[in-house]
Amino acid sequence: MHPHYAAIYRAVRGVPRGRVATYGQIALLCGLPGRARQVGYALHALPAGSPVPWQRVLNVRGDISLGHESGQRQRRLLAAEGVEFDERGRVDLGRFQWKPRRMRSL
DNA sequence: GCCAGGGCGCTAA
DNA sequence: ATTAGCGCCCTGG
Repeated sequence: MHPHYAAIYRAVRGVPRGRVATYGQIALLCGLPGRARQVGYALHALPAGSPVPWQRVLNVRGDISLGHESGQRQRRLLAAEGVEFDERGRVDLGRFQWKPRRMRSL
C-alpha cells in the first residue's frame, strides 16, 4: 500500500454525512496539492466494508466519475444521506460541499 | 524499464 | 458552457 494512502483515508473520514468533497480538495487537505488523481487511486484500493466514506468524494464538477455500476451504488449511498442530484446527475457543490475551517483559513 | 490508460484538475481559448 | 493541453503519479501489460 502506498504511504500516502493513510493520510488520504484520514482526510476522507473527516467528511461529514450528507456533505461531499472533491478529489482535489482531499489532496489539498492532506498536503498533496495537485495530486487529486492519487486520491482516486487510494479510494479505488479500499476494501469493501471499510469505514472510509469513499462515496462522499466527487470530481470538481460535482458529478460521479465512476462507471455505471459503481456509479449507481455511489449515488444511492449519497442520496440515502440526503445529498441531492439534479436531473443531469450532478450535485450542487455550492450547497453540499464540505468546508472545513482548516481550509477556509488558507 | 517503456508505454498507455486511469474514480483528477487547472488554465487558456 | 466546452474543449484542449498539460501536470500529476499509480497500475498493468
